[in-house]
Amino acid sequence: MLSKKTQYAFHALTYLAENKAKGPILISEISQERKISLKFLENILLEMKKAGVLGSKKGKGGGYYLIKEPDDIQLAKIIRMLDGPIALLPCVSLNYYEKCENCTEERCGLNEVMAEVRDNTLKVLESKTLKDVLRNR
Amino acid sequence: MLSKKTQYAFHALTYLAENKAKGPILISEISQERKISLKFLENILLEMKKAGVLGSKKGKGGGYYLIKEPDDIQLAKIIRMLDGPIALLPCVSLNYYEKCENCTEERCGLNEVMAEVRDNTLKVLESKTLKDVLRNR
DNA sequence: TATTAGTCTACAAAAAAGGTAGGGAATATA
DNA sequence: TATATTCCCTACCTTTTTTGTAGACTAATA
Repeated sequence: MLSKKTQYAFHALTYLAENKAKGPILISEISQERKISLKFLENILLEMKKAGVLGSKKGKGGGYYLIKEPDDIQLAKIIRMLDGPIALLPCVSLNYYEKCENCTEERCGLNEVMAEVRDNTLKVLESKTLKDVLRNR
Repeated sequence: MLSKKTQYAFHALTYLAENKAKGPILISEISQERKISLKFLENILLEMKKAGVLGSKKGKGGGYYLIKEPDDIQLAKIIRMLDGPIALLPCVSLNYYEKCENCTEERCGLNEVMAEVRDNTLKVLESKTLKDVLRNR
C-alpha cells in the first residue's frame, strides 16, 4: 500500500498542476484545500523539491510550483521518491536492490515471479504521468 | 514490499512442498533449515493452517503438511493471507476495500491508474502458484 | 503416563509511519 | 533597512505495525 505521505504527495501535486496559472502556491493553501496537516505537508513538499520535482519561492508571493510539465513526471518517480521501492522483494528492486537475507537468488524461485510482477507494475507506473491523474485532462 | 512474515511463509511452503514425501514436517526442522525464528514461524504456520492452506498433526510423528497441491495454491492467496491487500490504495482493493479519507473516488484520478496496476499485478499473482516457485519443477 | 509436538494468549522490543514544534534563512516591499 | 512573509531545517514526539518471545495448555502417541 502507498503510505499517507505518498498519497498526500499526489494530492499536492495535482493541486499544484490544477492551479498552475496562479503561480507559486502556499503550503497552507494546499493544506487547507486538500485537508492535510500543514507541518507534515511541509516535509513532503520539501522532499519533493530536493528530488527535483518542485521549485519554491520564499517571502511574499512565494510558495511551491511544479518545475516540470505534468506529463513529464512519471508516477513511478513520485512513488519511489517518497515510499522507496516498488518491487515486492528487495532482491528484485531496480532502484533499491538488496540481497535477501534468507535466500540465495539462485535458490529462491520467488525471484523470477516477483520480477515479473515488478515489470507489470512498472509498465503502468512508468508510462503514466501526473497528467494522467488530473481531473481536467 | 512483502513483510518478513510473508517471505518466511514462502520459505516454509516451499520447504513443505519439497519434502512432501517425508510426511508431516516439524516446525523446528523448517526453522533450522530456512533459518527462521522458531516461535515466529509457529505463528505463521498456525495462521496458514487457519486459512486452510496447511494441516497439522500433534504428538510424535506430527508436524505440518500441505493440504492442497502446490499448483492449487495461488501466490496472491498467500500474500493476502499474511500481508493483506495487494492493491496500492485501499479504494481499489478487491479484498480489503476501504474508502480513501482524503478524496472521493470520482475526484481522485489516481483510482483508475491504481486499478490498472492492481490488475497487472494480479494477472501474475493469481495465475502463478506455489508450484511455480519450487526449485525442482 | 511420559513424551512429543502443535495451540493459544499475552507480552515486548524495534522499526516505521505519521505528525508536531520552533527557530532560522531568504525574499519582498514599504 | 525594518518588517512581514514564506519556505527551510533539525529535532522531537506519538501511534501503529512489524517482528519476535515466553510460557502455559491441549492433543496425540507409544
